[in-house]
Amino acid sequence: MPELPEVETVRKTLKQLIQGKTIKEVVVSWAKMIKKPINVEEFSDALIGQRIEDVNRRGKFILIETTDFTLVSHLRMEGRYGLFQPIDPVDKHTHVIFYFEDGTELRYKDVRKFGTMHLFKKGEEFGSLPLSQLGPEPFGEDFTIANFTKGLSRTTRSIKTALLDQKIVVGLGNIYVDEALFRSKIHPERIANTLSSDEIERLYKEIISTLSEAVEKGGSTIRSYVNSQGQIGMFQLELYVYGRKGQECKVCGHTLERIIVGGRGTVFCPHCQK
DNA sequence: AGAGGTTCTCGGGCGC
DNA sequence: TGCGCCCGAGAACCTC
Repeated sequence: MPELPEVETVRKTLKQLIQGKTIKEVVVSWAKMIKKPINVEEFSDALIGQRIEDVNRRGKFILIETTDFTLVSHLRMEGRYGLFQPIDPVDKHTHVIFYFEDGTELRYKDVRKFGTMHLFKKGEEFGSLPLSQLGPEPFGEDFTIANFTKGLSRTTRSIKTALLDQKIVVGLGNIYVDEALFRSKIHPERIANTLSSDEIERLYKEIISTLSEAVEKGGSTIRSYVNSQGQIGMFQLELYVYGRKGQECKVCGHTLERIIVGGRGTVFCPHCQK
């Protein structure tokens, strides 16, 4: 499901739903998704009595800030949050429930069970995995052309693989990387350290504009994505290449092709992208 | 049937 | 030879 625009939309909606609430109890029914602490009981006990102070984001991770802790949550492919009443039937793919003192409950569900949660004492979350190795935020001050150029110059991987790595810049996944490359007219298999400064500049701008336009549209709903209030995104209507194999390029009319790059399905226009 | 929006871990290969 | 880094493959799970 989620790349930066979807995660950002979940963050905003989740914050509206849970900020200020105090946790009364936590029940985990799929222990493997709790990566820290290893002991699930310790995880649940630590959160009792904690108030939700804020909901932030770093890359594709959601950071739920409580009185004393930061819960680092990754939705991976299908993770989803929602606020429910006790009488609401519990979906069978619900793996964690946070019960609040006001009687409502935050449920995390995840059909594929790929999502993860790490609980850190406040302030310690950036010092270790999964956050410690992340590159700059695409909308942040330290994502500059100079930084971007330096990052690309150090690798001989394909540009698509380099961008998916989350070390040069965070937030791109399979949808937005294909879109940003199309909009920059760069072939996904180009070797990262062979891009011209012109191409790097185009790519830099298109990464920022593609992601920010997608945030404005509430993300892309491809198959299952909805935000924490159950609403779908609208950016799927703006996609040029992702999921459009065999269809006409919206710019030149050529047939879009699908190849595998770095193990990921990749759609591009053989005429527009060089 | 096999692919799917993600990222961590593992082991092999390379350079110093 | 040893160490460290980089890279690609595989794994984690379920649905259609």
